[in-house]
Amino acid sequence: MTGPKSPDSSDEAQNPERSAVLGEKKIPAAVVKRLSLYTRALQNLERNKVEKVSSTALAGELGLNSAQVRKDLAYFGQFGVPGFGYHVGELRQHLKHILGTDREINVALIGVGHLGKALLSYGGFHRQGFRIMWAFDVEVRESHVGVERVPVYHTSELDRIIREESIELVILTVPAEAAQGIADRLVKAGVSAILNFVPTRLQTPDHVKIHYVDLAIEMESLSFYLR
Amino acid sequence: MTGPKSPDSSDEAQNPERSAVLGEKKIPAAVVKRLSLYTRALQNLERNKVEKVSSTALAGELGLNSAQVRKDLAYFGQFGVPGFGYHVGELRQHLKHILGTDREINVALIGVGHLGKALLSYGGFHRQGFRIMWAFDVEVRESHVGVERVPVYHTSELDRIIREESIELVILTVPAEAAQGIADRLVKAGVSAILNFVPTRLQTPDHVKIHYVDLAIEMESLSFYLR
DNA sequence: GCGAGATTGTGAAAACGTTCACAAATTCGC
DNA sequence: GCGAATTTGTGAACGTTTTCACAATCTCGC
Ligand SMILES: NC(=O)c1ccc[n+]([C@@H]2O[C@H](COP(=O)([O-])OP(=O)(O)OC[C@H]3O[C@@H](n4cnc5c(N)ncnc54)[C@H](O)[C@@H]3O)[C@@H](O)[C@H]2O)c1
Ligand SMILES: NC(=O)c1ccc[n+]([C@@H]2O[C@H](COP(=O)([O-])OP(=O)(O)OC[C@H]3O[C@@H](n4cnc5c(N)ncnc54)[C@H](O)[C@@H]3O)[C@@H](O)[C@H]2O)c1
Repeated sequence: MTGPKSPDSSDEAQNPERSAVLGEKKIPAAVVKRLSLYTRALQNLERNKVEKVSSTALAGELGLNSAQVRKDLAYFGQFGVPGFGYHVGELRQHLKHILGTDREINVALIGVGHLGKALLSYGGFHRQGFRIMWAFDVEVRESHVGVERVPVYHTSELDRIIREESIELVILTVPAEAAQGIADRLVKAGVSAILNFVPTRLQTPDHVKIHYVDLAIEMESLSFYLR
Repeated sequence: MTGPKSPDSSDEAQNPERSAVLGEKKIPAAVVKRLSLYTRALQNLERNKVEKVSSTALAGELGLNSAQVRKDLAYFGQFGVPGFGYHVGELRQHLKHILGTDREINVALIGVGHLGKALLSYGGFHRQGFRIMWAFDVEVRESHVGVERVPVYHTSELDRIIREESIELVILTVPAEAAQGIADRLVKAGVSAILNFVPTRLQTPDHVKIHYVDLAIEMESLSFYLR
């Protein structure tokens, strides 16, 4: 299969979670996830009228190391004040800007089944700036119409609406057989991020970012730890 | 807060995902997750009547490096045949045994709301050996009774039933405010693994394994990659 | 049965991520 | 205002995970 000079050259070795580029620096995926954790912790602090926080306190809240908090933030700038810590509100604004959640993001959900409906009914995403305003299914049933005020469209309209409404992010909750086909259409229509609940590894161009929520794997790996 | 000799000694630095011990070797959490991926890929191969697979083929399927596949498996024994590869069915059985999914595992779900109902209605877990046969809620409503044949009990019965039915794993889909309180009760009743959908870091003893499914964070970090 | 070809299992190297440790900067009580 | 106390930002050390590379092993067609 491969020449003797280059054993295993067919391995593409592209690990699911890789790092992003911002300006010149590479940002590890783990850092981005923690940024999001920090944002939430800061939100809680703000709600409790706490105005300053140290890296040690923030780390403690989340079970992390304080140096890690400082290093993570240092990827993006200098937000702290030596001898004081971080201004809660200010840091939170910075992080929201870095994450891009200081603007509204148009989101569509595809596959209005059990899981899809649960996600549509969840208000939490809206509060974070995600406008999940379009839902699609192959079958527009009675029980679908206007799930929690989100209109359900037939998938034949998918491509048009994605383009017209500049939908950037899609939540995918269709049956496994349909996933790759839908993904191909999404990519063509210009979607560049997918939150995929379907246990299928999707083939997409590099510029499309996919996060997998794989509940079966979470369950199985928990099983491993049951002694 | 800390003595000058030991700066940052209050940092507990316990990273959410740490490794498990099996026998003498430490198994990284990432390895366990991949084991689960391998199992699924093998299942697909078996369905397609494929009887042998090489580490390169398996890796290719999942976008991984072939050496990683071999190293992962090598934690647990020697399952391959040089010059041939792995016997699909045999390897799958080995992995199921390692993961502990070759037996039935009793699972309860707590919080029969939007998300909880979606999970209860999902047949996929059952097929993997997870018996999600008990559901709990503070309110046993009409719409609950017998969601997909799973009886819904009042949370007052939680502790008793967990003990009586030897429930080891719990799926948690309650509101954030209730999460820690429920977690404490679960731990007392003997639960040792929790799949937590609630965006709250749970405080539990070390022997309790928690996996977090944090959809808000998945969405936020996807947002980061939108250019 | 034999030998070319395939593929494993695994040390060693490379890449990556986390933690330590401390100089520099700032705060804040007096 | 001053100085002790605090806390940041960051190089360097450390630890972990991934990838490379290849000897050892087995297959399978002839
Ligand atoms: N429900 C869960 O708890 C759960 C758990 C883990 C994984 N999943 C995964 O999530 C996905 C959805 O699960 P579910 O339980 O909601 O299934 P479901 O069958 O209830 O819903 C799937 C929906 O997708 C629609 N659909 C089918 N083909 C389509 C297409 N080509 N385009 C658009 N819509 C299409 C169906 O009409 C249906 O409404 C599945 O891939 C499943 O494996 C679900
Ligand atoms: N639905 C989603 O798509 C979604 C997305 C991300 C996160 N979550 C998280 O999942 C959790 C559940 O979300 P949901 O949308 O299903 O909420 P929900 O309000 O629909 O359901 C919560 C259920 O928990 C029950 N409950 C309340 N207190 C309880 C207690 N002490 N013990 C047992 N049951 C109790 C309620 O009666 C209700 O049935 C929340 O923490 C939410 O943040 C949900």
